[in-house]
This record gives sequence, C-alpha cells and structure tokens, in this order.
Amino acid sequence: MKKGDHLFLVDGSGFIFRAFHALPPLTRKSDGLPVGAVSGFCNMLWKLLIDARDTSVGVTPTHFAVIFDYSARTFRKEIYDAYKANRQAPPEELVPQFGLIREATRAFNLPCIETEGFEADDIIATYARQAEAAGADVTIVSSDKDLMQLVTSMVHMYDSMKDKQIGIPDVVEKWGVPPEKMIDLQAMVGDSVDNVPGIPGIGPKTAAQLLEEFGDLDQLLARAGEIKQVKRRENIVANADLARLSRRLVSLRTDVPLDLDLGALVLEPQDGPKLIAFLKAMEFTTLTRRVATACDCNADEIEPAALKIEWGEAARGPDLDAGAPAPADTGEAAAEAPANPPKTPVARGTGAATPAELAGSRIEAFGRSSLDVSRYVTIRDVEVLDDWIRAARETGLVGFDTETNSLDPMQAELVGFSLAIADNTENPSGLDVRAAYVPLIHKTGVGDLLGGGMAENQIPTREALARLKPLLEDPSVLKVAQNLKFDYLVMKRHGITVESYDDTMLMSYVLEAGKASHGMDSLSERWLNHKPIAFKDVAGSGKAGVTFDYVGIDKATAYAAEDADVTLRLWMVLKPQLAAAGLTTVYERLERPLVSVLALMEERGITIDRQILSRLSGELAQKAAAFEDEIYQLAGERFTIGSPKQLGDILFGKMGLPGGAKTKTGQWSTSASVLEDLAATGHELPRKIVDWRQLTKLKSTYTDALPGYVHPETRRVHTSYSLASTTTGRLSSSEPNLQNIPVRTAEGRKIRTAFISTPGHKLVSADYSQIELRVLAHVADIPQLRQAFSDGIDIHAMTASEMFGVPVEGMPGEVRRRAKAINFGIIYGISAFGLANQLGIERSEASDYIKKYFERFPGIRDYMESTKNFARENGYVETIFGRRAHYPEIKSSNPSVRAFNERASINAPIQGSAADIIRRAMVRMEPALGNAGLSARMLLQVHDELIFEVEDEEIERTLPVIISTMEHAAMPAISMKVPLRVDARAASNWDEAH
DNA sequence: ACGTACACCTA
DNA sequence: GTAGGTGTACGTC
Repeated sequence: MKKGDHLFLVDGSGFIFRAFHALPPLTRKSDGLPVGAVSGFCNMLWKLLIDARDTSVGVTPTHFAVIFDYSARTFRKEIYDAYKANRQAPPEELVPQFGLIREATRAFNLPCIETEGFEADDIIATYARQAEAAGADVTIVSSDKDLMQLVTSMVHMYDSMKDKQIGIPDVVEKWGVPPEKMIDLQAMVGDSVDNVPGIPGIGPKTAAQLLEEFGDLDQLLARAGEIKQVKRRENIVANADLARLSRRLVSLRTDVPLDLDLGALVLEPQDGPKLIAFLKAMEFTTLTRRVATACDCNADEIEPAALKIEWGEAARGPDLDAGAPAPADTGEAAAEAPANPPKTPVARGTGAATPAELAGSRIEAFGRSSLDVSRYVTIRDVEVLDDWIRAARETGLVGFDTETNSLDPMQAELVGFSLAIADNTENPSGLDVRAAYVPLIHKTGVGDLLGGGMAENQIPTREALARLKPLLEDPSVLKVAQNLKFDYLVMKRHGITVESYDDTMLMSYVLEAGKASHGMDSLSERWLNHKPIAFKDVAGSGKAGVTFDYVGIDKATAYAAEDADVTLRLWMVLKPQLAAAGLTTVYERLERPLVSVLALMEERGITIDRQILSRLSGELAQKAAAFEDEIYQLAGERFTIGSPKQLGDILFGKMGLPGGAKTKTGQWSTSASVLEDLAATGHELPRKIVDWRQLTKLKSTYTDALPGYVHPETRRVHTSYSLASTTTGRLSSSEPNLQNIPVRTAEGRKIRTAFISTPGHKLVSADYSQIELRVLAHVADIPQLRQAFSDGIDIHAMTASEMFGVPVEGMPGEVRRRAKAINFGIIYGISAFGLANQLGIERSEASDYIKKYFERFPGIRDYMESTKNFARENGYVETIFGRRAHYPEIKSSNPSVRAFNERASINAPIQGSAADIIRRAMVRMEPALGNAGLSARMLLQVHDELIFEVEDEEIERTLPVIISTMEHAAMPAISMKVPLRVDARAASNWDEAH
C-alpha cells in the first residue's frame, strides 16, 4: 500500500447491528429462514460499493475489508471479567444470520476478517494505523464512538446510513475533545452498555471540560486535589484505578496479529454471477435485479447458490404462524436507498459485456431507430389511464412530461401530461416505445374575447392526478423526464412529490458540458437522428402564438407524446454512457439530488420590500436626471446617453478626446475603464457618464425590475436556477437573476436592504471564505498556501510577502492589492495582458510579476501546465469530484481562441470544484437541518454563499449546523488538504446579513 | 418580434 | 485573465 491508496474498513458487526434493527423482525425467506439482517447488510454493502466505485477520482477505494467480531471472549475479558457482561445473547433469529453475512461478504468478493481474542475495533485500529504509516488514506465505515479515537487527518469515519463524514472537527464538535483525547474521555465517562466502569458522576461534558483544563487523564489524576467541586474531587480520587482500568478497556489495540497484510486487501472487481447466485439463494429479488443490471448479467440464467445454512421446519419460530409472514422482498425493499430506481428492464438481454459496449450498442441502435408517431394515443377516460399506469408499474420505468400554459413553473397551470412506456416484453432491446397524452384543460376556440369553453372528453384534473399520484410517488418506478425541475415544481404545486427519477438533460450535462447543448431538441437530433415537432409549429409564436391549453388536442398529442417518447429513448442512450464514462457518481451525487433541493428553494422564494425599492427608484431617478442636465451642458447638445455609439461620437468626434480601446466591431469603446482614464486626464464629462450609468443601471435592472417578479399569490420573488447552463458546474439564476444583486458600492448595497425576512425570522447568510484559492492550494498542493490557510493567515498578504519580500506586519495596502490581483489572475488562468489591464501597469511589468510568482510558487506553474496538457489530450478537464468540463477548441489553430480555451481549462477545475463543494453542501443541508430538528429554510445560492430564512429562536442552534455542513461538504469523497472556512451572520435583511 | 453589441452587475 | 444574466440601443426580419 502506498500514498494515494484509499483503504475502506467496514465495521461489519456494526453493520449487522444496524441492519438488524432497521428492518422488520419477521423478514424471512420462503423456507422460514430469517434473513432481515442479511438483506440489510447486503443492501448497505452494495450501496457503499456503488457510491464509492463510479468516480474516477477522489474517494474510490483501492483496498477494502469487512471486519467482524470473532467471539465474546477477548483480551478485555481477561483484564476485566465484567466487561460486556451485561450484554444479552443475540436474538434467536439473528443467530443463523451471522454465518450468512460472512458468506455474503465473500459473495461480494471482499476480504472477511476476524481474529480470535480481539474485537473488530482492534483489527480496524491495527489496519488503520498500518495504512496511515504507509501514507494511504483510510475510511472507517462506522459511526461507533469507540472508533473515534482513530480519527486523524488521514483517517476518517463515514456513517453510511446518514451519509455523514466524521473527521477531526466532527469529533471535537460531538465530544468536545479531539480524537487523541477520546480514550481518556471514554475512560472517565465509562460505558454502561459494555460495562466499562468509568468514574461515577462524570459525563461527557464534564470529562471534556476536565481534559481541557488538565490536558489528559494522568495529569488529572495526579492533580485531582485542585478540583474545587468536593463531590467530583472525591469521586475522581476514589476511582482513579477504575479510570485507569477503563482506559485499558477502551484503548484499541494496534498490534493485532493479522493473517492478511494490507496488500491482500486490494479491492477486486465484483464477480457478478457469484454474487447473483448468492442473492438469488437468499431470495432478494430487488437487489438481484439491481446487481444484474449493474453487471449486465442475465439473472435468469444463474442458478441460486447452495447455502451452507438450512432452516428446517422444526426451527421455525412460533411467530411465523401467528400472522402473515412478510415476503423476503418486502423487508429488503425497506432497506433500500430511497432515490434508487430499482428496475432497469431494458438494460438486459443485449449481450453487452461492459458498460462501454452497452453504451456503444445503444447509441448505434437508437441512432437508427425511428419513432412510431402513429402509435401515440390520446387518453380521455380513467380506465385507459389506469391501464397505462399499470403498464408503467409493471415495467418500472416511464417517460414523463407535463404540458402547461406558462414557462414559469410557479405560475403554470397543468394543461396535460404525457407518458411513455418501453415495451420490452416483445423487443428486449427496448426500442419499442409507446406514448400517450392526457389532455386535462384544453379549451375550444382560439381564446379570444369570446373565450371558448372547455374541450370535451377530458378527464377532470383532480381525478387524473389522483390516479397519477401513486405512480409518480412510487419509489420503485423510475420516472424519466427532460429538465425535470420544471415538471417537479408543477407537480409539487398540485400536491405530488415525484420520487425516483432521472433527468436526461442532467445526464447530457454530465457527459458533455461545454461540448454540446442539452435541450431536448438538440439531444434528439444528436442521439436519435430525429427532429421533434417544434413548439412554435403547434402553438405558433409571437402575436399569433397561443398557450398550450388553446392548442387542439390532436396536435397537442402529437407534440406532447413525442416529448415523452423522445425523453425515454434519450434515457436509454444516455444512461449506459454515464456508467461507461465513470460519471454515474457525478450524476447521482452532484446533479440529480439538486433537482428537488432547487425546486424547494425556488418554491420558497424570498420576500422583497417593494416600498424600499420604490423609494430607491425615485432617488435614483432624481440623481440621474441631475446628471443628465450636466451631461447635456457639457456636451453642448442633447443625445441618448445610453447609446455607446452616440456617446462615442460626442466624446471622440465632437469633443476630440483621445480614444482608448476599440470594441470588436471597431467602435471606440466607451467602457468604464476608458472613461475613468479620460476622467483622470481632467475631463469632467466622462466621470459624469460613469456615474450616470451606475445610477441608471441600478434603477432599470434592480429597483424597477425586481417588483415585477413578485408572485401574485406568494408575494415573494421566485428565481429560477439552471442546473445545466454553465461549463464548470456552477448554477445560474434568472428571472430574476438573484446572483448578481449589487454589493460593491454603498449605493448598490441599498438594494440588498430590500431583501428581507418574514416577521419572527432572520435571513442568515453563510459564505465560504476564499474557497477557490483553497481549492487551488489543494489541487496544486502548494505548501505555502496550505500553511497559510491552516494558520488562518491573510492569504493575499502572504502572497505579497513571498513575492516582494515585504513583511506582513505594516504592509502597504497597494502591495497587498497587487498580490490579490495576481491571486485572482491565477485562478482565471493568468495572462500578462489581463493582469496589466487589471492593475493599470505595463504588460512587461505584469509579465515580470507572473515570472516572479511562478518562481516562488513553482507548483502553480506545474499545475497549470499539467492541466493544459490534460485538456489537450482529453478535450476536457476534471474537478476533484470527477465532473468534466469540455473545451473542444483547445487545439484551435487560432492562437487567441486557443489561449482562451487554455485559460478556461485552468479555471474550470478550480471554479468547478468549488461549485461541486457547495452543491454537496446543498444536498446535505435539508437533511442536516431536519435531523437537528431545525426549521431553517434554504432560499438562495450565490456561488459561494447560501441564504436561509431562520426563526428567531432557532438562529443560535442553526448557525453551527449550516457552518458544519458547508465546511465538511467535500468529505468523505475528498479530504481537503486545506480547511474550508465559512462565515455566517443573521440579520433582518440581506445587506446586514452578508 | 427577434438577435446582437455593449455595458455592467455578481462570484 | 474565469463563470454567468439583464437592460438598452439598434439592427434585421
């Protein structure tokens, strides 16, 4: 084992315990063998392997072992006879499962490890320390506090049930002491379950406080006389020996003799048939199906394994006859991860051996297939609708699309919906798709003044939705949509929360960000060789355009059913490509879960105070008008100040001022920087233009426009986030864009005061400090940067000090400003031209700075070079989580196009990794708040900042949850080499909270 | 009515 | 120097 390797150590006994208690006790195989714990264990292990496997970078385990307790008789029992004496015998139905679980582990092709006389924890400790010494990272899959003493910067724990990483800060947060003091803390506190005595009257809080004061247990025992509280002092003095004994009991041994050395723990590929044979023997149908899909095996052709453990009639528990026994599959389903679509019927029967082959054959097959428009049907009564829904349930897969009368999902009314089903019983390659449209509120007539009544023979919306709801909310049926967030919101507003879904737009985004667009029409042309009917061909456009409820039902069916059909076909083409490219984890962890999170945020919206905006607008109008008068005076005529062309004529023509830069159309530029330069040479007019522009910009874009976005019913502003419109993985916000609300100038900041909390609440703003520079320090592994961030030093001052040899103390502001510009320049893929522009210095001087910078930080130059080379070789770059950003023009023969692509590909891993981190934080935020019993509502995201609305009384408890979730968001996939820092504040408006 | 250029707001 | 979105002017259809 070596540096860069990653060892996963699964606490098998802990897994069994949790699996047993998480599942209904009566889960049995058809012959009565209880298998609930086995089922839970297999599901948890499978999920862990899948979650960890698919990414090409980061957390991928290279070594893996599942560790079990051997027997109750351990060395601790020798030390202390009462150890674990309280422990009851395992429940009767668990006994036969221990052996099965070991068999299961071997069926997964994983080392199954136990050593006589030692507990699983000791084996884990031994392996963890050995791996750490070899320079490898370790993840201990357990949430047991007894293992927390092992946590270091290299060794983390991972609670797979809660998907929660436990690192040093989490231990400190939970117990009040760092991991290395956990032994002393446990020794003092004791453990009633394991019968570790501890010191009476000392709990975790007191123990942490005493350790803080005295350093460690030995010091405490030696100086116990100093403790003021009489009772506490007496307890400690009287029980000093018990505390020392307890310490021996809770200290994990790191010298357990091991049969297998680290090298033998190398993670082997799954043996599909072997695993399936075991799972079939256990009658775990859902997991069997899922594994078969992942391995592309045909489970029907595999014989169930012969089990070593049989369960005879005589051994049946009496409870089995008492009530109806639950089928084995029911218990298994209860342990499934909620968002995991269990059925992928069309994935089988193709004979493809690898994901890449499957992807290739799908592309080929679907590129040739044609859509059978004649089979599209209009559903006009519930009986037929029920038939379709039943078919969807049987297939476990359905294409879904909504039709509405507005592009704004917060305003849209549901006009109809369509379903597409893959009929794979006749055609195993899954090409046979049938689709239907269900019109709900189509009108007759053209919607003019005469109105036009409701068209006939439509299912009442209420009735149709009552039928549809169980399907959309059924976790065992996978719903496939294009840009699902829209449909998700529309359905949510109709009381339906879609569960188990895939989004073809997001799949395309993960596969091809930067290379191609992800709209349905272009996806269809690209992958299906089919041009779908254009919306404007059914609904018209412009003045002649109508909303979809005024489209005739026949035309609507052709359009809408086709959308569902195309979506389902796209899914079949794109899904295997994710696996083939190793991008499933990116899609499942960074994209798909954000659909519901963002939908929720958009639905919540944020309150704006229109009075404040209206007052500001008036002030801005007055000030702008005053400038206009002065501008006309100075220009000697009236003109359209907002027209760069007219302004250029005045400045550079009539007034004869020297022109600076040119725009790309050859006009003289009138940009702020040009005008600033002119102002500096003593001209009055340019300065006034700049000021006028600022005022009118604020007025038109913000104070005048924002009130128009207030929702008539909610009275709040609901932005729309786009998940798939940037190359790097950032979100974007529009209608209105709430990611560019002014903050830089005092005048602009006033607009932020109009974003307010509802009564009894505050807005909380939490933002990452310097996240992109921290990511840079991590990916380029720059010692000085890592050190500075670890020490909490001003990073720009440090840079300046390194470069110019100026001490940080008393550094002139200008020196720091230059270093700051350079740091930003680095992130943007620095060029001498750009840096010179930014700093207002000569290109040659900027060039010298860059040279100097690279001398001081050679690792940055290396990073940039290797990133560019990677981009040239692969056509894309990757974030630390494996997200790809494509730059197909990086080899352009045009030097400026090429240089631009090089800078962008240097920037993308940095910007994109930061974007991935906050995405992970957002995905975890809702459950984190929920688990903490907090009602805080996440409202907005602004790239490195999250804004929440929090009840006044909950603010104090909420801030640490938000901060911790954000700071630990990279883990466990990535252990950052620099800490992430988050600042958070609460106030009644966004300006003060920020 | 729609598209492009320019300018300018954010991280 | 990176990544976005929007308003205005002004061109084309």
